Amino acid sequence: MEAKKQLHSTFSIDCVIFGFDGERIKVLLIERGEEPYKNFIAVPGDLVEENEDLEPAANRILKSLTGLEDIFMEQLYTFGKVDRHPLGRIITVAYYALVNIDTFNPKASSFARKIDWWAIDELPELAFDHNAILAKAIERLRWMANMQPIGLELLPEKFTLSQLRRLYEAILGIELDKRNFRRKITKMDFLIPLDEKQINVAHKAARYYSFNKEKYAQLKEEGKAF
Amino acid sequence: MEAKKQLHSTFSIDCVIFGFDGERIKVLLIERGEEPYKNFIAVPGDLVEENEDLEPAANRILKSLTGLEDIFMEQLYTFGKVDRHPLGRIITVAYYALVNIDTFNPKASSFARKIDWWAIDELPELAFDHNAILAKAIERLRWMANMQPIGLELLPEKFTLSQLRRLYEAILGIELDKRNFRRKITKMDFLIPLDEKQINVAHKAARYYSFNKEKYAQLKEEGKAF
DNA sequence: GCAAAAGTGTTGGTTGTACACCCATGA
DNA sequence: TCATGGGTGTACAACCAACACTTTTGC
Repeated sequence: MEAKKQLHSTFSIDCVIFGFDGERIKVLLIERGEEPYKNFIAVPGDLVEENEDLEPAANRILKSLTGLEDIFMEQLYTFGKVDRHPLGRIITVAYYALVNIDTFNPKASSFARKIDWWAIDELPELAFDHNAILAKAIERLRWMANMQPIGLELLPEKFTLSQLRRLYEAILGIELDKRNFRRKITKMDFLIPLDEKQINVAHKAARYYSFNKEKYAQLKEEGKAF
Repeated sequence: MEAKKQLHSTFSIDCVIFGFDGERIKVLLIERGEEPYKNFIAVPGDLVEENEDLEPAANRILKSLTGLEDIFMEQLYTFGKVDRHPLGRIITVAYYALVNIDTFNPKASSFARKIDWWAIDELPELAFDHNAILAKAIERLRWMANMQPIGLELLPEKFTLSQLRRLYEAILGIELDKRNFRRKITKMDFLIPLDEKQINVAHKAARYYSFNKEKYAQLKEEGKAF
């Protein structure tokens, strides 16, 4: 088979893109417009070009779907089972990215017929081994949230402490005590309280915060937080 | 060039094998017998065969050098810079393994002229991007030691608490308080004190311990320890 | 008897956790 | 005035870090 020959021993990138809608962690998935797995939902990905490094390939995919650049993205894991792709031996290097869900509208692209946000606890059956890829990505996200500050990439510029708490709760899948959370997170000193409050809310208006990016980056380096 | 064509767009495994000699963390490196980088020191690795999954490939390499099977091994990271290999586009999936240094003698193999243990703080300049691979592996090892029990794979069946402490010190690159270490590690409950002590030592004989493997595995799952 | 490593407790500070009420706002 | 989520303090337990001396053994 021609396609089979051409695809023999090559590799692709898959890109798990996480967002947070204020309540749940979501992931951006496409509906495949082509065989194999036509019409299946899948993690967006593409073959890596001959002269393309891996990170740029991952960024290319991210940009083609979201228009976003310079986004947090990190290598996740490489999946290489011999039979994972029906057209030949294709190993895939999975990346994951964190994006602010409000800053763009996903757009279909060459390899995607439809594109949508899916809550990570209501995933359909996916193409290829993509359920395994997503499981690994979610596990990594949880791990990260335990070890480092998280949120800069997932929240808007200004956010309330409750939003941040709900983010942690959504990632970790547990409830957090409001008072203890506030104490802990404010003591870590990477939040800047703003002189600005919510308006038009039917309750006491919450203060907005933003991230101190230097401090945030520094804590991320060190690991250990949370 | 024929070789270039044949190697176009394929992938390899590299296998960082850590051991502990009682004092320092060491890593098993080969001297390459072939071009490219002939005579350079390198992390052992090989191309992945057409019908070979990644883990089996990593195990094959480990076994050919050490004779060992069923050893702790985990995927580390995938390195895929376009120009990382002079003969073509070869991305490499790095694994790392932990072995007990006393249970075997490394043996040269098809791809290795010489093979030796190197202390991780006295590494030479390595072939390809292998210094970066090792740096990542050491970083991962440190991270692991902070989050999980470690040692089962690196120590002999029976060991003293001082040996275990020196292992942690070697990995983390810091000194640990003897009393606090004992308290902490024994409270975690994955050690079994044996009715056996050192003999022929010019000081008070230390008790031997062994690992409770179920408990150890369970704590490893959970993460969080240490 | 001396050198070398084993083994052992206490204290003070810090951190984590559980828990309940009043406040500001829009409807 | 009611419903909603914002904001606040305390007490107890667990954990962490610092620290020095006695014991056993071979030489």
